[in-house]
Order: sequence, then C-alpha cells, then structure tokens
Amino acid sequence: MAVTGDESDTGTASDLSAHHLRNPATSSFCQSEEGTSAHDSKHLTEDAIHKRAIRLMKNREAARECRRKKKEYVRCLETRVALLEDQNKALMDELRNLKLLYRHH
DNA sequence: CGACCTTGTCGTCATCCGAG
DNA sequence: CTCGGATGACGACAAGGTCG
Repeated sequence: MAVTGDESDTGTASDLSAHHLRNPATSSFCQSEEGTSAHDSKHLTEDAIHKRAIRLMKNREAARECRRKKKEYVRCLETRVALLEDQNKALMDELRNLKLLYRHH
C-alpha cells in the first residue's frame, strides 16, 4: 500500500490528522487558524487531543499484543516444522529398513 | 576509532472487517 | 453507517557487528 507516510488524509473528521502531532514543531495546533471563537475551538481541540491520546494508547497496546501473538504463532510453526522433520526422518528410516528386509526374501 | 550496515523493537498510520 | 480492534507497512532509534 505504499504508505509513505504521506498524508492522504483519510482521517476521520474528529481525528486531528496525525501528521500534525507527529511533528509538533510544524503543527498548526495551537494557532487559531480561522477566526473561530477562542473558547469553542479550544474546547474542541482539547477534546480531540484527548481522544487522540486515548486512541494512540490503545493502538500502542494493540500493536504490542499483536506482535506478541505473531511471535508465538511463529514459534508454534517452528516447533511443528521440527516435529514433522523428525517424523519424516523416522519414516524414511523405517522405509529403508523395510526395503532391506524385503530384498532378502 | 569512526563510518556504515544489519537486526530488532517501538510507535504510528492506514486499512480491513466484524459488531452494534 | 459508525466505531473500535487487529494487523500490515513504514520510519525512527538503539545495539551490535564489520571494515578500512
């Protein structure tokens, strides 16, 4: 999906689009952009900031959990591979022995 | 020793998808 | 349709290794 961190801005309305906060230095946050009333816009902005903080925190934890599960899944697969390799080896041995036995008849 | 490369981890964003 | 969780993709950063 070639994200390239570029702001295709599909962000939801309530979501101060990401970018801004990524780089506070360039963010236009605390500047009163349009001539909206200071009180309302500030309130909305604080609310939005809070919502965003919550969302980021939850997503951070979700990402941790997701990575943990992925590691566990990979470990499981590796265990299974090892097991199947052992079984395969045992079966090959058995086959070899049976062939030898059969040849002597 | 410093410059560069590799690998692992983390936080964030975008997107998908199921639940309500 | 909206919301929120899960996850792939990306960039930043740190630690360790390699080479001139």
